[in-house]
Amino acid sequence: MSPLRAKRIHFRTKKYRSPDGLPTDICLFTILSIPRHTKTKSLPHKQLAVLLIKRKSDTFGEQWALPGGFSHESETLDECAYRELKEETNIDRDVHIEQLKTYYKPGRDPRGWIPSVAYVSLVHEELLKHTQANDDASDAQLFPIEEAFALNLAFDHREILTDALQRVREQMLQTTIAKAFLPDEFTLSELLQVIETVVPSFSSKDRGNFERRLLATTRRQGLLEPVLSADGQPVYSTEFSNSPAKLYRFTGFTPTAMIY
Amino acid sequence: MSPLRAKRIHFRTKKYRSPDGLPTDICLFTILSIPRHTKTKSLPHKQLAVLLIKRKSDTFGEQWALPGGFSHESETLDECAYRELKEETNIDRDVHIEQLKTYYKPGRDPRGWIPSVAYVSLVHEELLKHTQANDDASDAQLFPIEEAFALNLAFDHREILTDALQRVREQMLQTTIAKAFLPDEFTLSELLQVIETVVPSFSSKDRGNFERRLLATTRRQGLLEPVLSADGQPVYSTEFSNSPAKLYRFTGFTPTAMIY
DNA sequence: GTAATAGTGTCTCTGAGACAGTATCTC
DNA sequence: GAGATACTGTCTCAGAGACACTATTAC
Repeated sequence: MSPLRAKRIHFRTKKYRSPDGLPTDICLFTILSIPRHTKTKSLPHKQLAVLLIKRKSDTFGEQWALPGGFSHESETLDECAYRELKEETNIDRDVHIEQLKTYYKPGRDPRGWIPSVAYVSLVHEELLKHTQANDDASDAQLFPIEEAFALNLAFDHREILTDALQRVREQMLQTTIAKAFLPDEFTLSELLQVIETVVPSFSSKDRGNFERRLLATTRRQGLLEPVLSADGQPVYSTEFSNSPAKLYRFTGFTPTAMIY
Repeated sequence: MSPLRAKRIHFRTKKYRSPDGLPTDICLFTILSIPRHTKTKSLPHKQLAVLLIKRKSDTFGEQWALPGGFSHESETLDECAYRELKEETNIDRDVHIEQLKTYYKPGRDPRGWIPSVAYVSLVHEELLKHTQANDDASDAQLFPIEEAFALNLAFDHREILTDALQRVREQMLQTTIAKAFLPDEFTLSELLQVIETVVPSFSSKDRGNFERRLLATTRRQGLLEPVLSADGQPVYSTEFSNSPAKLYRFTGFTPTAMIY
């Protein structure tokens, strides 16, 4: 028996009752595209959605809950969250996942002293195309956020979801996380749509001015760069419009937002 | 024995090894005032500092560490953090305290599986005047942040401190947490000093333009309001200057900072 | 008058937003 | 030409920042 192990056991038997487990729970957000049946090519409607799983008959009966599971001593919390995310979605690529907050109050889990480390993950819908979440018979399902809030969620998951949504809205305006919902190369209309979908109050009402703000102001110089082909010409997309739209990508530079 | 208790015990013996404790650790920041010996009244120099405690001879020897302690099943994490904060500082008033993040990786604490829920607290130095931290013989001491980073901190507390500082810097520019370091009523120079102390890169170089930005722009209308006396006249302070300076307070309104 | 902070005036250039107009392409 | 998106032009007013200037008070 190693000295380290001896020390641990000494510690455990000494003094404290300790938690009955430390699970991570994940608020996985995605943006669903709903095609509009228009006479010419058009941008789809977009809807912010969250992944929920139906709990097997346990203490919380058949309620919907955030996906998650217990962490192990041998892994970090990030690893646990990512492992759970992969188990639920079969995603194998790296996705945006970030710790939100740890929740505990007496009684939050009727099984005992079980805090929960909540994570927020943002995933492009494309990566969810072939996961259980799209199988109606599955216990996992994507819900538009208003519908999710209408459900009677297990544990304190409504509170977690509320906090997660607030965090994502703040970050959508102050960082470049919009990129989690976009392909590497995107048009300005797509970017604007993502922002408006996550933060309904943003609504710029004017694609033209949005474009100028992003491209013509020195404060934001370098936030976006046009995608160029081998011969230095801008690359256009006609995916959502007959009129070709310039493609952009994020550069990595993020201007600092401040109130003063 | 209640059904709940029975269920818990069933759960505990079933399957999982669980953490050996869930402590909270606190990054308590304050701003120290260092008087300048000038010929007339002047603003003191300000320095951002963090509270550290010297660990008794345990696994980490005599290293400095963030204050903290184990949470109990009967309390929330916020309550635990606040309790620990009070124990270390004897503060009895409400102060700004906010959860930062939960840290765990295998081996972070040689005593076993012990994650740590980190908190950030911002406290006006006035409230620390009569605490252990000002007693040199005490095990608790305030360190200017550069000095704190020069120390070899226990556990992963350097990483926590780094994250905490980054969070405070972001929030200083995007929220009104500056109020945690200010009295209810303050002058614009005091506010500017607080911002510059926490975010050295802010340096506005021009008190005059700072004043106009805060008072004359519609976007920020209502961020600050002048303090008025009973007869509706503005109230002035001569605490830091022979020339009386108007006093302001935060209103509660916070403009939203955004990058788009 | 001097030392320190408090505050104003003015000028220039950037930027935000309203609104209208033109362009592009498919059917 | 209709339908949809993709821009560009123009005008006005707000705001950022540089810089210089005046004001206030104790000593």
